[in-house]
Amino acid sequence: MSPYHHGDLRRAVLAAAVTAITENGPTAISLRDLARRVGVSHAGPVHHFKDKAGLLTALAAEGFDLLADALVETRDSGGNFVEIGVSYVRFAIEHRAHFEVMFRPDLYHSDDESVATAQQRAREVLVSGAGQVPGDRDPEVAKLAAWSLVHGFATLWNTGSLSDPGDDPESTARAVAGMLFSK
Amino acid sequence: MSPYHHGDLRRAVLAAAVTAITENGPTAISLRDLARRVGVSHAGPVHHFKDKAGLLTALAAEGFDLLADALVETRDSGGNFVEIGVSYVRFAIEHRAHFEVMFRPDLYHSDDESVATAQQRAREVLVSGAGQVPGDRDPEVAKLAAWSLVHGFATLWNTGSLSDPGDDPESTARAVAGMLFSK
DNA sequence: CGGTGCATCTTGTCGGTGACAAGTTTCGTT
DNA sequence: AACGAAACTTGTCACCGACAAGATGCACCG
Repeated sequence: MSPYHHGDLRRAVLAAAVTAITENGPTAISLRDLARRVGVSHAGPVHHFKDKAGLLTALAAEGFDLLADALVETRDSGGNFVEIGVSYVRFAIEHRAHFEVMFRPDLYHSDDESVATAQQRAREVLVSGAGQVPGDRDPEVAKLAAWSLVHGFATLWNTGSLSDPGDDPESTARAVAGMLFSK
Repeated sequence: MSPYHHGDLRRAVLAAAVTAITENGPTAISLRDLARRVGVSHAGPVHHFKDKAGLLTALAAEGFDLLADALVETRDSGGNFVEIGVSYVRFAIEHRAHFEVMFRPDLYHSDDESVATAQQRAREVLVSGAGQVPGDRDPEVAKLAAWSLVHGFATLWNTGSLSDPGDDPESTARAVAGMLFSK
């Protein structure tokens, strides 16, 4: 019936991890539960990820890559500085599982090469929008402010910390981000 | 020698938890390790906190109270809107353990009464600065933007996500927060 | 001043988990 | 066809959270 070799266990486990994290948060997952979901023995995933932190390392790297892709897409389709920020928020909400892992470096091997390069790429895309900073401000500071703002909004949204969230995070994010560059 | 009754086990465990979380992050702690640190049996802490989430609930409640205190102090000593934000960042860094727990509602009983009221108080203090919002903007949006900005900066700082952090988070936070209300 | 009730803490236990070691099956290569 | 490596399984160990039951000491009431 089911082959001894799964075929693409690595991908299957990662997908199961995304589902499980979306359901219960990144700390609640267990390798053994993921193995069960995928239909493999309890030590199956270990072979591909070394340990639990290794699995989350792979997820974080994948996340930074997806984020960089999303930001590039927004930038290259003519999105201005604010829209890149909105894209950041959209990613955080749509890929909540990835996002939550990415910014919990205590959960994974943050010095791993794959995650470091992916993270660097995402950072560079974010930086690339700095040339579009309106006004006569210090672009370094403005960039950091914008990143902080969208990151904070996304985090507050995802943690359910907002008292009156509304139902459209994107437009709220757009309004909030616009605050940085108006009057 | 050591008395059967610890005296103030609850406080001792909370303090040990703060130390442990500061060292290894909030997910790495174990009730049994805290019990060991404090010098009681492995089930000692259970009596005071019911379960692990109960311990983190107490920590979160304590954290929201400390945050509200800090913000009130800044506000009442004449701090303007920006300085309240800087105070928020300062709290997040000085009380990193508390802060990290507070915004991980999946780790504790977020509907607990004690934590809910403390959280509400902190929120109200934050709102109270809204009257000072400069310019002619929508104060609701401006408030949310400010909160997002300082929260995001604090989170990025604490997670080590900034590529070139510098050595003075407070002044950086001040510069970044000022970005919202200049030109 | 003596006893009793109760909060506090201990001991013991259970299922679940991560990590590791060793074995088994399949694949790829020659 | 055979052999070595890769993929997965089985087994085990220490640790953890939760729970149950027992031991201890404090406070209060008589």
